[in-house]
Formats: sequence, structure tokens, C-alpha cells
Amino acid sequence: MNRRTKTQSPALFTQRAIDVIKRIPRGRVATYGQIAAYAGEPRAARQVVWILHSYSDKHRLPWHRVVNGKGRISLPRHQGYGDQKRRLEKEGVKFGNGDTIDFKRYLWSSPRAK
DNA sequence: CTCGTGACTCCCG
DNA sequence: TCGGGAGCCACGA
Repeated sequence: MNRRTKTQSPALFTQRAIDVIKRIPRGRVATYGQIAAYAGEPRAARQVVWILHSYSDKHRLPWHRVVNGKGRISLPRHQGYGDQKRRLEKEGVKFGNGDTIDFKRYLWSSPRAK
């Protein structure tokens, strides 16, 4: 009777989070917490991180459009920091002093969330 | 089941 | 402005 074995599919949250990330439009950015909130778990920002690590490739997620709550890239300098910055600038996102992104201009807001 | 991991976030000082 | 600490969640070993 338990037709649905838990190992079959990722948690609903994970699925929704992936979906949310895929909806981030070009030239816009979203924060980890924001994505988690749209997916239904405001405090699962860390889970979003894990998702990026595990599914960004399989699902072709726009991982570079995800930044931290301070409007800055979270990747370590020795990792994809420069890569992410370049990808964003290529989409028209400008970085201010201290490599901060102006949320008033580039933060994405889901049409359905509001 | 317990633990470790991870590109976070909030709260203080 | 910056750093430390606690809280947070799901997954894999």
C-alpha cells in the first residue's frame, strides 16, 4: 500500500525551490532566503544552497542569479565568484561599490507571490 | 538513527 | 562596518 516510497522523489520543497529558481528572469537576481520563502520555507535558505550544488547542472538552473541577502555574491573568490559576476554583468546587472547589487533595481519579485 | 555539509540569515556587540 | 554565534533545513554516508 504505500505506493509512494519516500526515496522516489525529492521533498516538495526542493521541487518547488528548483521551480522558483528557474523562473528568475534574466537580468534579475534573487536571494537564497527569498527563493526559500517562495518555495514555502522562509528559513530554508541553506537548503537552497544545497540544491544549487546538487541540481544546478541537471536542471540547468540559473545559479548565477542567486545572491545573499546583502546583495553580494556569496561564492568564495577562489571558486566561481568572478564567473558569477561576469554572467550577471552580461545580463545587464551592475555592481556598485564593494561589489554590491542594488536590490531596488535588480531584485526579482515573483508575480504570483504578490 | 546520528553526523557532517552547505554559495544562508538574523541578532548582537 | 565587520565578525562571531545560534538557528535553520534537507540530503547522503
